[in-house]
Amino acid sequence: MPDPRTELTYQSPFALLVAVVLSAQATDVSVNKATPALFASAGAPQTMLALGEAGVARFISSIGLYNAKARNVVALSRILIEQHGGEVPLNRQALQALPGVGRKTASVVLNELGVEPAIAVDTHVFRVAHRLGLSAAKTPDLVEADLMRITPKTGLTRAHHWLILHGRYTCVARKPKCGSCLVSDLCPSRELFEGA
DNA sequence: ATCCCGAGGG
DNA sequence: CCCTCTGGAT
Repeated sequence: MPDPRTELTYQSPFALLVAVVLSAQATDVSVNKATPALFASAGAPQTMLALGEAGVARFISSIGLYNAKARNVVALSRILIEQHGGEVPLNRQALQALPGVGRKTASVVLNELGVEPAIAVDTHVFRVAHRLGLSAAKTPDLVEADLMRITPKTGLTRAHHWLILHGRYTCVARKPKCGSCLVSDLCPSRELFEGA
């Protein structure tokens, strides 16, 4: 049960896809602030397309990178209509062919909709994997490969969710809360932050 | 000044 | 590989 104050909320696959696209380099809180009004006006690809770039931009102007995101959301809506019967395609290749949708966004959507377990390496997962010594890889794709290799297949979705939440609430970027961390005993980075 | 469930273009 | 897009929170 996601907390609407801190995690993305959505009521359809289309809304999920759009919300995740909007969440790039933006907090879920800021996305959740803008999306209710947006989806009230345009909850489906057809209405989103009709709203147009300027219309979408007005709803999301409080989110970072809003011009590019408005352009992508409208373009993506058009492709859903013209190529996918107005539905969100449930495979990685088609998702990543959409403007504004890269590997990370596709992974979140596929994982969230229960299509395929995946570890989406966002800024939180990347940071936590490095601090815990689970990966030293320099790119998200390589960190993902390391995590996929060391995580039991049946635990991918749960591992992904834990990494995100741990990074967001405990192993935060600036002042990680090592004192309340469940795995600090296993963490090679703890000493870096002690006393801070 | 840094960070936030990144992606696309040069 | 780098740069840009971008506002709000801390």
